[in-house]
Amino acid sequence: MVRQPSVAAQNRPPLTRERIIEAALHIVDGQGLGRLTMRRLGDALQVEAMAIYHHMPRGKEELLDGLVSHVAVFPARPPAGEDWRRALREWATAYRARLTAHSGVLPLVVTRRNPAALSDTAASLREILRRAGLPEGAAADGAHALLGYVIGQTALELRGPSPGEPPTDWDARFTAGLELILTGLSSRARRP
Amino acid sequence: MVRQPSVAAQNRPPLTRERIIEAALHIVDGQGLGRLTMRRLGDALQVEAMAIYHHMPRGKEELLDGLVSHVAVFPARPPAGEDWRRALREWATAYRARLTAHSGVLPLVVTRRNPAALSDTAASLREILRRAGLPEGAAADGAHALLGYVIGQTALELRGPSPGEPPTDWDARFTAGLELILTGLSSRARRP
DNA sequence: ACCTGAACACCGTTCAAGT
DNA sequence: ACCTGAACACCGTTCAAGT
Repeated sequence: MVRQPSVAAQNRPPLTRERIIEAALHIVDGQGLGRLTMRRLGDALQVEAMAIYHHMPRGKEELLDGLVSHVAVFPARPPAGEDWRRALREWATAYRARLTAHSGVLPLVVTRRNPAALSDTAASLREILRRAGLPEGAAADGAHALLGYVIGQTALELRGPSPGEPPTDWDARFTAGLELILTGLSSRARRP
Repeated sequence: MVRQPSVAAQNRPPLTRERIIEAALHIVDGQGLGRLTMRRLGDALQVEAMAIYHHMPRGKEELLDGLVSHVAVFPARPPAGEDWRRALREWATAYRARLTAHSGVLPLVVTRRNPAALSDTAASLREILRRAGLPEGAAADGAHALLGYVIGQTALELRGPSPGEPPTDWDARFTAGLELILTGLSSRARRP
């Protein structure tokens, strides 16, 4: 038999950063963050684990940062008309849904020293508040308050139910807390 | 020479859950969560790593849960007089300081499915809001909004500065966001 | 009852080698 | 340029054995 070791390599799509991150997200979503290992990721991509390092020289650190960027970059769309509160509500609801859908990545979003991944999202919120009439500093503070609330509240929700307490309607609770912040923001806006 | 292998064992304090958790917290505070291993923890306690399992049958899982309880259980003190806002401000400031002092544990606080660790804290906030005149449901929602905000905002802060932006006054930003929520809560209280 | 030490089945990563 | 495979220095945990 003539050895043709490159057949398998030719019949599969080339390894790219994007394919690697997608495969990693699939593992985390399906099996949890703890089961994401370089060896398992290599298996999923039909490649030796070490091949990943060729596309991500910083190794697993770079992989986890990539997951955070992939999930957490989520800018808000500016309001079509004047209703900035509605635009913020829609963003908050959609962002929470995204974080919930990739709950295994949330620990990384909260934890990793990867500020760039959130600064685009924060900037989009700041701009909406600025146009609503808040002074520059108050708009920046408000943007981070919203971001911190959504991330923190979603993390609390995903921690699971407290055994002694009645089951919580987390949708309602999330909305109620969000309205607290929006009320506070309204009192500081030019167009409340 | 007569073998006396128990000399070292007799000259050291007995291993307890509390000593184990304190030693673990010391490692996490000093070297980071990533360097907390059972073997290193054993070294710090002058004991084989396997001895820890005798006090914590669930192993590292139980150890991490213990760290969360040790750091995150932090009930608010009720106001001496009528000023419930001040009581909440003091709690939020102190809780943020505690989380910042043990920043390596924050990922665990946010992440671990260990709801009991936060339910005492949430209950203390709920009680303050209830006495301030909020209806039962609104008090529970408000308590979780405060908790989610403090944890989320502190996590954002500890992620580090965004490279492009001017340096942030996180103290001022934290206070500003907190006041947004307090404003919202005041509009729903009997005694605003 | 409490602790030890060897062993097992994993990790992430380096490095020389292959094509 | 891209991938492989062996090797290294670690992990958490099981288990039989010691005192």
